[in-house]
Amino acid sequence: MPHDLPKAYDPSAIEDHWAEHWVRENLFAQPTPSADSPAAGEPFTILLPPPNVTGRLHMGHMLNQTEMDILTRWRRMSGRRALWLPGTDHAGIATQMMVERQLASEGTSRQQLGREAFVERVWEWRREYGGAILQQMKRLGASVDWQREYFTMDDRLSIAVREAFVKLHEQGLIYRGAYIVNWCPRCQTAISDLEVVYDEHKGHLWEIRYPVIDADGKDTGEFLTVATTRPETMLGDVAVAIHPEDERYLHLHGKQLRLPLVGRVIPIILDEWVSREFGTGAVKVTPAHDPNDFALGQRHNLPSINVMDDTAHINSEGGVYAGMERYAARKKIVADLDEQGLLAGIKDHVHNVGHCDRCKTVVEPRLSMQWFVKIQPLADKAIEAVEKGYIKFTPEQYAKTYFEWMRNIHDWCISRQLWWGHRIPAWHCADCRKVTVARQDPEACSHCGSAKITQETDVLDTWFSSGLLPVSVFGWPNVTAETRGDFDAFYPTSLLVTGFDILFFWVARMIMLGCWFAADVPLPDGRPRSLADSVPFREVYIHALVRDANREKMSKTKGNVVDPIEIVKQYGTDAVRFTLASMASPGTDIAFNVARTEGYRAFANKIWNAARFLFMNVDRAAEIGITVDPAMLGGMPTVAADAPLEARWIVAELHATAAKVNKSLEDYRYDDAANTIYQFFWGSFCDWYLEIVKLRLNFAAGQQESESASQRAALMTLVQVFEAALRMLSPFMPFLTEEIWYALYDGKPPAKSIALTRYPQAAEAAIDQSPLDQMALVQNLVVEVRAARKEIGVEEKAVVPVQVRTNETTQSVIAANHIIVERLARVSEVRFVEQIPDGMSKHHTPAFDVAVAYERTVDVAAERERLTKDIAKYEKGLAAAERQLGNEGFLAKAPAHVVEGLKKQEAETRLLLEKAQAALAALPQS
RNA sequence: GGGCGGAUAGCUCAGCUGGUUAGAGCGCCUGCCUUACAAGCAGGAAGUCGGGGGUUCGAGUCCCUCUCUGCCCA
Repeated sequence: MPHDLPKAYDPSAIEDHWAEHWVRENLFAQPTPSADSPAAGEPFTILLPPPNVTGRLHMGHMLNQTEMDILTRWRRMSGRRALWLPGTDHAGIATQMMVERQLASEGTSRQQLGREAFVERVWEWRREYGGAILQQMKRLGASVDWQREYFTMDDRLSIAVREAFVKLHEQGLIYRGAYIVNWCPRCQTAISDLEVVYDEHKGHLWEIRYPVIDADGKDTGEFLTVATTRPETMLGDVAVAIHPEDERYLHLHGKQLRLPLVGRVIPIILDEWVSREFGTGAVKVTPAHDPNDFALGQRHNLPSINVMDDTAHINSEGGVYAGMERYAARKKIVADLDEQGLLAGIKDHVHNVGHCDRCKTVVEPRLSMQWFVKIQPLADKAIEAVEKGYIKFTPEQYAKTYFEWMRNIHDWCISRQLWWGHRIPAWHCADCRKVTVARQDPEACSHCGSAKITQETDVLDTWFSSGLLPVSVFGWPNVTAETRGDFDAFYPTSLLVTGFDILFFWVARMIMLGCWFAADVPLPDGRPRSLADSVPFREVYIHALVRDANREKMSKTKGNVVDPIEIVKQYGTDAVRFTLASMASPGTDIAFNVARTEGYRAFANKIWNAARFLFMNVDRAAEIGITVDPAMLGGMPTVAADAPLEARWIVAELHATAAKVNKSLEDYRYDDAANTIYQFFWGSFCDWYLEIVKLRLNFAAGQQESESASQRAALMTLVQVFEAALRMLSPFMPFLTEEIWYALYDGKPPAKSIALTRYPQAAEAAIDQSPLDQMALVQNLVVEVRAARKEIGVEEKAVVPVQVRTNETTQSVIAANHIIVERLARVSEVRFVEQIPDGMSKHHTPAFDVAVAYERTVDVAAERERLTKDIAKYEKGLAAAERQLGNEGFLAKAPAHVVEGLKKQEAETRLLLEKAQAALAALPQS
């Protein structure tokens, strides 16, 4: 028997082995249903929000994956056809940057390599390093279908991207236009609003005097002073705006200004957008370099003058400043203005500056030609899907955030000036200048037939492809009678689990694109697909952020990043998973504290040792021919009506626990589920049941038949309950439970993994109240005796008699279970008495009074203190109860069970109070 | 500036549609190496539920207000 487990649990000794085993055996593969193997069971489909292919696993990932894994394992064990799809996205900017850095270290560049060779180089990089984060997932035991791993640049998924683009174009929802975009001068590409991160920055507010001129173009000698945080952009100013009702400037309405340093004549325009309080109340307008100014320019039909190139150097529009880097230009311009007496002031000013999410370069708003998706029609559907409840958010409040964003959505800039990504399937004609968008690479312009066409060099935003994943991973757009098995079986997916920080990145885009494109795929029976069935997922679970132990956000700059892999090495995967699960209360951030993980490692060790105890007994039993039939395991244990109390109790507890855990998981209450299991395993099973069952397991040769029968029954219940509890814990602690489960079956288990067995389901009838009540009574007695022993200083090892005063019913329960009390409280005899003599230290409970008989003088002072405290507590409780019971409104309006409950409590408290008072009075004076 | 949260034991957090005297883990104090486990066992101390007001027979829970604090968006 391989039952000789080491004394302490060492996760590192077993985890690698099982992680590899699960992958190698393809345990979690979910095949495409076919005529031969039709779909069985209701599907549970979940898509991994794709991490960047360049990524490394962080705590956020681990939380996200732990939650998904718990749910997926639980659903799978509950009979659902579970499919969890893993994959990565190609992360346009991040990956390109990574490879460019590599090239730079080799003394070359992508420009030297050329586009084709560069892209090939990125693929090489991806083949070599791109699997890192998925390798980490494998190590952590994520129960995904590795055969279905996706990558957004795969041919299959690229076809979907192309189809989506062409279709949107055909529907008139894609356009190209000159718009102000967030431009990263380092990455040399436009980035989306969401890729810009704002940092508070100490800057200045420069006040510049713009000369007012008259109708003849002559200086009037007056100045209009504008305030700006970015003086260098003045080279591109086309107007100055003031509030139409600003009394300071009423006389300037209709006047013109001469732009300093440049000499251009620009108008003063009136716009209510201008804040009179900010700066001087006059704002320079540079449509090509500021989003607000761009909007102003549109409203007032102003030209846009771009004064910078794509590397943020001043271009030829900037006259003498041409060629200067933006900050160098700023310095020079400020100096020049000062010299000319046009600098009215410099004030310190704190403002938010946008940085590129990837490289942290300060973003330059820039006017450029980009591709956009006209998003409103897609957003409308996406809003409806959530409004009508076709997609449910947990926690619900996130639906509000979603609506807020969706209802104020801007057209989506989908072009990126990168080489790594899905190249936009549009061709520009050199002859007619028109654009051809096509599913197949065209030979000629579709408008004029010219062969002089060249493909657009921009690629699509990465999220254009990741947003399509829910449809594309199941084969869309290739959904024909022959190929639609996956789509029919798994779409819509059941759930998306993700962090709120990417609510807009993935959740919103998947909903928009999913609703839009899936609508065209008829249902399996040929009926058109409604919006309800077009959604990419039925539910969204948003989890919180993992912070450090001090609730600080983890960040590389702060240096407080906790590497999950490091923690896993120290404490084991199971302990880290359990930590995350037990703190994953919906809507609350997790302050990750290793002290907690240490506690759950102890929990794992506890279970490990419970297993050792079990095996020790199984082995001893086997020596005298008592064995446990493995066929009796795997279900929910039941117990004979005449079985000992602890057996009936632990079985009822197990059923109650299973009911609670299932309910909690149903509600995404990972914390409740984890804590319930913890409490069962440690608080009930180990602390009480194991200690009691030791009384029943006394395997010695030459026993009576009846004796060995009861021992066999006790052993059976012990093993059955433990085995079921292991299955219950398995989604939370897959490694530990797998190891012990295999050992339990002597290495010959009925399935390839505990993860493929059935999850414990409660039988209503098995949650029998009577053993629960009786056991609670016995437990109370044990606890009171233990406390009383401590108070009067009985040595730990001493075995002493106790006196109990109680009613007949309680007495019979205690009498029937006296050996439990004797064993657990080190009692030699439970003696029932009419009255406990004065002079003994008595403990009172509503059900019984108890005193420990011990030749030790009672510590009168300590006893008086204890009783005084008790009395105060009872008096307070009694007063509260009486106040309520004396209230007619309460008696008249409160529900009967509340009133009854309070009356009973009042009576009990009164009794306890009287007893305590009597005991206090009986104490010797002094 | 707009929006959304949070404030409960020393720490981190539960507390469902208001209902009996507010819970857990960790930490802390005391005593135990009791033959599964010292990563353990047993016992114990510890909270006027951020302040104020209101609704109600009854408020940690609902409403108003103030203070502090976090996040998202502009």
